[in-house]
Amino acid sequence: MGRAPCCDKANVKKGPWSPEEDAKLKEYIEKHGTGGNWIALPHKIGLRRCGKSCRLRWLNYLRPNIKHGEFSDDEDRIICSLFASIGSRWSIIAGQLPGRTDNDIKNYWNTKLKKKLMMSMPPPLSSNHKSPHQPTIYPSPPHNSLLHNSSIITSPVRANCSRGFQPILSPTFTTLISSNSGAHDGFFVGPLHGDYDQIINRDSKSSNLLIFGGEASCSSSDGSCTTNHQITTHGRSKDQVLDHDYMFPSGDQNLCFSNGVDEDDQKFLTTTSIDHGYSSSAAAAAAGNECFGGNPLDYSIEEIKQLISTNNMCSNNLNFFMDEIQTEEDRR
DNA sequence: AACGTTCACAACCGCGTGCGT
DNA sequence: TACGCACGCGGTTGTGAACGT
Repeated sequence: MGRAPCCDKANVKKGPWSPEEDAKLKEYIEKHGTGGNWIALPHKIGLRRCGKSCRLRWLNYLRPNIKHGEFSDDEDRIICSLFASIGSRWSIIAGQLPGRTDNDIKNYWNTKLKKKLMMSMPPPLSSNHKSPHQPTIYPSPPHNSLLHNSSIITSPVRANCSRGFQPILSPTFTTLISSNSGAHDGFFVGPLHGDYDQIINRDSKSSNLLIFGGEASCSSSDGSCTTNHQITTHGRSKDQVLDHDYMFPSGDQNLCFSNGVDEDDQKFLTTTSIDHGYSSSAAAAAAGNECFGGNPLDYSIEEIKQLISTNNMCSNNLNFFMDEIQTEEDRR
């Protein structure tokens, strides 16, 4: 048994509203309000419209102070950030944007903002079809990117160096960041909580580390996860990781490079990065496959959400990382 | 100029929820 | 407590304009 219709479908007009209908509805509501009953309202006015249709027309178009036209950059940012936090709760997002309706925002997201966001993601600086010793570099979002956040872009590696710690860098990585300032700004070494001392006290072989980002890959709901998984490798203890340099920063778009990846490593990297919460595109990039070369609209909602939220996570990670460094300095 | 395709926006539809009886 | 009704929301569809061939 189906749901009872809210109105007599046969006797209601559908499709675009005429100026006359708009005027009738607007005039009535401005004089009398909705009366708390949308279903009865069209009958009172003499409109052959469904009550729901009247409500929608009023809320999305006729209501005073409705803002039409281009969305500002600030509005873009608010939408992106809220979408990352709460998903497609358009009415809640609309609540934060005076004059905008949920329908407006939804349409804007689906037709423009999603594309704009995805297009702002940078392509890899070098091809993934590379020789084993030619790293693939994924830079940070450009400074005009929607995702750009200056607090992310400050490199913890650089901060680390400037504070007198031994940098956790492979020769390859050092070369990369010194020869490509754009990439330098974008690299992110996740917080190394717990293993930090061990890493900075390692000898030069510490360059051969597999480093994952921090909380972005944390699946613990109470945030109490450890970060041991951040330094790991396939079947070897972290002290035995000598063969390759892998760096996994905390977000897809910051995925740095993989160097000398063989077939086993590809499998491992793909599996591991998925296990640690990276999207399939990150995993693909980790394994040296195409990452941002496809149609940006092919990204799923979840991947887009992750993409946005990961940047926030990066920011959190960075703060956490900097706090760790400060604490360490204070302790000494 | 005509036609086909794409895009943007408005409107519709169905479901979940809350409230009154 | 159960039920019915209206509202609000989010996904989907329809339509006209813009653009490309």
